[in-house]
Amino acid sequence: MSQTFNNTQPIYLQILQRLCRQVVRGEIKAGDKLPSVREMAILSGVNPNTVQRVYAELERLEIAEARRGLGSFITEDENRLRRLRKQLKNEQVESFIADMAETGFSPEEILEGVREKLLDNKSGRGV
Amino acid sequence: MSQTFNNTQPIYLQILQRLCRQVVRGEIKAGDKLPSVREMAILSGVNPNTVQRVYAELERLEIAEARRGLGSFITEDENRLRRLRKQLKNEQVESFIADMAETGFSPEEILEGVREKLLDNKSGRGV
Amino acid sequence: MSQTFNNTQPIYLQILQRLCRQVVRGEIKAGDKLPSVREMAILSGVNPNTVQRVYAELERLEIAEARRGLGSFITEDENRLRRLRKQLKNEQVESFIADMAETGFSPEEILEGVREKLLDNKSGRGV
Amino acid sequence: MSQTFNNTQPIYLQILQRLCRQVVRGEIKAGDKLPSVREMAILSGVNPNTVQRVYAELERLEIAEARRGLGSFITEDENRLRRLRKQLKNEQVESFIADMAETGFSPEEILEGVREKLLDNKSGRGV
DNA sequence: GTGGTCTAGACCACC
DNA sequence: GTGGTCTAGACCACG
Repeated sequence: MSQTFNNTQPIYLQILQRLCRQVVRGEIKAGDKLPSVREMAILSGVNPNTVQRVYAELERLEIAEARRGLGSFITEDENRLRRLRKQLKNEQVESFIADMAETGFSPEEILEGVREKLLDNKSGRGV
Repeated sequence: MSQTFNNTQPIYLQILQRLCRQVVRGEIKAGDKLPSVREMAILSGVNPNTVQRVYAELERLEIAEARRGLGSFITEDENRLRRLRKQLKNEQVESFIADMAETGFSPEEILEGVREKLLDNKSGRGV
Repeated sequence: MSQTFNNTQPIYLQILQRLCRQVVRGEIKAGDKLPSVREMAILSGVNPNTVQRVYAELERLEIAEARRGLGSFITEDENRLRRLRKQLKNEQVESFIADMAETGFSPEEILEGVREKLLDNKSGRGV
Repeated sequence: MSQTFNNTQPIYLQILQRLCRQVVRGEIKAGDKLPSVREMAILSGVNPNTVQRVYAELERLEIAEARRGLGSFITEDENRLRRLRKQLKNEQVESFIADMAETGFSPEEILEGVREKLLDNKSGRGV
């Protein structure tokens, strides 16, 4: 199942983000084995070097660790994964609010805009 | 005053965004003349080619227009600028919510996260 | 002038270490431009990708920063470079002492061993 | 009790080093029998192949010898073990000083750095 | 010209 | 089999 990637962001970052999100959503759990570099390369329709880079980055972020000859594994430290969730939430909210403020929207406008859009989505699904 | 730019996004996009925001915030008004390409290049500490690209993009977005021999001017169509404001707001909110949902946060968590961060900022400034 | 590298450590780490040491020794100064990736690749007799990796690591360590279209530059923050010097000193001393202690040498033996070897070197040169 | 190993150095070298140190510290004595390859593999939480390699290396260094049907034994030559101690000390001190000099530290700085760190450790333990 | 990303294919040590 | 490093060569956007 080869994947499609958008062109504005490096592929390795897109795969990294996808994996982080799967971890945060609980689809990948503490201690889980990741597909081998070569497997993941085929799954993603990408060169093994690119996957290698992703896994190295995951290790640097202390989200995964490589065990030689065995494979790459999500850290067993569940606290680390909980921190990752908070961290991603915080980063995304922070950068969104900074952007909105930069563009000249007041805190009230920001909050209201988010609330409206969430309601839209809900009713959109409901109907 | 030469500026600093981050490396993850093209400089021309950063300048473009800055100009859009100045327009939306009302710092630059309908009909205003923009600095010449050369002036803006010096102001921003950037290559004239880069500014040229920004102005071309502003024109494509119908936010500014070049008048031969006179320079570049923000459109006089105030409705266009009001639409720009709504459009930027909508785009930013939409992509933020999509990202948060993708990462596995519930609508409640999203709204609450935004509310908290806005309060943080307010009290932070207050102190 | 192509270089020789030892086999026990990755080439990119050897180049990284060499550059760090040149910075610490003051042979490369704050704000200096590094050779371009391609130049350095030729200088070092190594593939450009390998140099790229070194420069990326230098950036992650906040020792250098890349400016698009211009080249890579040592940070202008001299404090950062002073901290680098202390950091390298500390790391090397710490890991040495930990190793020696692990091998069963007493603090007195360690200090004495270092002193003797330093005197040896000095008289060795003097003679 | 399975062990943890770092990833930067081969596991077999880490085990080898650990055994050398136990010998030098006198925890393992001349003539002592080493655990069988299988026992050691289980003790260390490691593949028997890896232990095999360690024992072969110990034999090459004339620190241990395999006796067919009986197992592996530390050499009974106590002089050999004393020489091993000196050799390890010498190697470690030498490479440390060479590294520090390479990084641009003067002999005085090196000695002082070691002295300080040793005092730190002592007071650290004392508190 | 510059840095950055990606592919294809190779080799290595380790388990 | 695994992860990790390296080369050769390509392409891209940016300045």
